[in-house]
Amino acid sequence: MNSPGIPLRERIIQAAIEVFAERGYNGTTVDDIVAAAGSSKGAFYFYFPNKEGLFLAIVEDFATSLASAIAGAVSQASGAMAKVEAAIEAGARAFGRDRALSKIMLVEAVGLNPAFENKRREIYARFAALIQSYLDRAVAEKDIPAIDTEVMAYAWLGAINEVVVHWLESGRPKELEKVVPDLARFIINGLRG
Amino acid sequence: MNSPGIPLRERIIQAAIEVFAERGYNGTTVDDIVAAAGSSKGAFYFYFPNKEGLFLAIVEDFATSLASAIAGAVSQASGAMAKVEAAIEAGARAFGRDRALSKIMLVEAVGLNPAFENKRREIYARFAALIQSYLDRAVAEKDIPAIDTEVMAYAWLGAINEVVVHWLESGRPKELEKVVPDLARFIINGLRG
DNA sequence: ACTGATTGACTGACGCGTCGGTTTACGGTC
DNA sequence: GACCGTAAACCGACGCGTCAGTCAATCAGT
Repeated sequence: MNSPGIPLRERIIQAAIEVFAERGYNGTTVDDIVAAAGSSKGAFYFYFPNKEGLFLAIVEDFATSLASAIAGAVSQASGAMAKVEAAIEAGARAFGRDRALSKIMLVEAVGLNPAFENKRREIYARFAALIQSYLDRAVAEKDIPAIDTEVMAYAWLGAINEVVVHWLESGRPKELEKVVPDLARFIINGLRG
Repeated sequence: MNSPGIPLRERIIQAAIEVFAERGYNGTTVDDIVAAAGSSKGAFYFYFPNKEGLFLAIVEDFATSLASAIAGAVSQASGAMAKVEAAIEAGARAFGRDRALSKIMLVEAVGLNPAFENKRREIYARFAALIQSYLDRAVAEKDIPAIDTEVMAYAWLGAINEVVVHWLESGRPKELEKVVPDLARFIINGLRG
């Protein structure tokens, strides 16, 4: 049961992802995590500074890999519509691949203490800034009317966010990727004058 | 300092709203709340079953008053665009009026234990169902193309949600009501084919 | 036998909810 | 209009469970 071969540190991370997703940050104890990992309290504190450090590491990791997946997909596509669709599709694929991680990222990481909240804000800001840079260019090139691009970037982010959360909670649609065309059209059309 | 005249029960609720908004649900102790209210532990448990009961009452109250404000505004307006704008404006006004309550509703109530999560889901579902009923009618009347109205309702909800959260965190735009036209156009255009 | 990895019993702090008690408000009685 | 009984409103010290984090002991590899 102890999955030999997989290093303990990694096993603890995977176990933590499962448990955090199921019971939330405050609802999971360090004992829960080490029990799920088939390990011990001492080993936990050998590899991680504390519970908060582990959680932050998980969130930060996912954000980084999501950002690079999206950046890669966008750079490959050409044309506004294709780029938006590529971005949403890359996101849907990343969220769809790992429900537990998605839950942690979009639900469990919200509304924790101020330290966590700053981290979350910073991550959202990274994505919002990316979107906003495209919107600003589109406005400059008169592709879309002059709007508050900062606010619209967050509207866009929020739309995707909530669709993923709804999928996590209700399981609809069956495959998250199914929402990509509707969502992409919603966003593209929404920004057109 | 004890604001005589205002009944204690109400004072406790107001104090709780402030403290919950500032420190989050898990970060606030019952002692914090009664200290802020200039009251006592005993009085708290005289009026409320427990911390969870108070929090749920606050959230439920706000959701109810928000729903009726929106329903009222929508019924007064005529025409699709006007109705959407009226709904968003009523929402913006309600969220703009009380930052602390908005923070609790949209940030602090997320990702708590399963009991809270069910309540939040139920409240979101109420609003999503309202939006979806309009979308379904619009689809039936061929005003908008056949789309997944359930998913689109959540996209709409999420867009507004995130814009309000961003306003709470960054203070931009200065007046939340300023986002209404851009947001309404985003949503209306987004749904058009 | 030395070093890094791992264990789990233990501690100390913290916070919810209880409970015995005190004060306040009020209706009835003479 | 002083007196009393009583019930509701209110107080806050404390009990008790929970849980993050520690550390002395043990194990495994070299």
